[in-house]
Amino acid sequence: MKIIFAGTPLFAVSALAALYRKHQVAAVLTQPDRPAGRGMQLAASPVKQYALQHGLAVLQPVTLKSEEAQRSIAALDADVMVVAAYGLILPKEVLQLPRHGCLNIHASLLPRWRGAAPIQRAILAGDTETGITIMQMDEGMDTGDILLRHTCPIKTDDTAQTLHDRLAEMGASSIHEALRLLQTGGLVPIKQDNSAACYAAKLARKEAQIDWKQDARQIERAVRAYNPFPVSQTRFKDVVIKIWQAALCPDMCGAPGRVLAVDKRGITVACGEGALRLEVLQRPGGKAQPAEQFLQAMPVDVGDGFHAS
RNA sequence: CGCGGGGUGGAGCAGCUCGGUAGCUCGUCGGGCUCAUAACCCGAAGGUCAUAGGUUCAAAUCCUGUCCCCGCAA
Repeated sequence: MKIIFAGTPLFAVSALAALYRKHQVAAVLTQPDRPAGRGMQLAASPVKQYALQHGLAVLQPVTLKSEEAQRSIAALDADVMVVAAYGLILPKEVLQLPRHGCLNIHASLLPRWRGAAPIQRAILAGDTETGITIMQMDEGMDTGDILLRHTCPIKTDDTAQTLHDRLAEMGASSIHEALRLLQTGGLVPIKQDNSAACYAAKLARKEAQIDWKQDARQIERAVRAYNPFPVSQTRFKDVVIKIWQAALCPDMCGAPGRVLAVDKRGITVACGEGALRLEVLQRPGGKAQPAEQFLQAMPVDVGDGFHAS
């Protein structure tokens, strides 16, 4: 099939790679290069980098609402457009351009977790399973008809990183399967149950601030949901400490934020309910390191306090 | 040129302001204690102080260039 691919972050790259092997990718849409990272240099999106490495045509319109952008998409005369975490609104005109419309790869079991950060929100909410949904895009935000769904368990030690990696693979195989079914007419659209919908708001940096008054179980989920971005953080002796990994210690308790125990395995901190053992931490200017090494650089004693920043 | 921190035995850090003997914690190796140990005691090995120049009688330390790592901000 002749495909247009639209995507931006790493999540979309595995899908593009899978399609590239079996189909004709007429062009790749991705967000314009933006100043990013240290030094604010213009940076190409992961999808753009992949496309360039494989000699695919790249389009980076600022918006798809312009006639100019729509003309260039129309000129490609594609059978279908595959969209994965693209980040731009697709107006009705664009949705209708490809013969089979636009299919979206979404990293949740729709209608649950429509929106920008489905992977992280699922972990944060304590969901025990999530998955990939392939849907026929319409004008709403992840409201289109469901074409295909595959579920995936969320393990108790899954971080946004590990779950992302698994879902990216699953997304790639799912879209591949969906296109095969599309060609044989085997796809049956199913309307979403809007009453079961919920939204996965984009992650804000400030939510990563640990509130020690919360239940340890909630904080532990947050640590996993915010790893590797934006990373849960707290304040200790006037410096910001990032927490990359922590384990529940349900049998311990104390004043929220108070250090209850310190040993090679970690720093145990009391929460509103239960306690959390901080196992991998990072201080400003340094790399993430296991508690044992962290403690050599920054001594922590029982009774010390961690605070919200 | 967005702002800032950093690169010191295998790991994590101190020393740099005020140049002058390479220091700490951990690990490793050897020995001891112990029923035993990730605990404790004694001893040892291991570093061109990221890199290239410069200043100096003398540079980890001061100056300049380069490479790499990290935080903030986007």
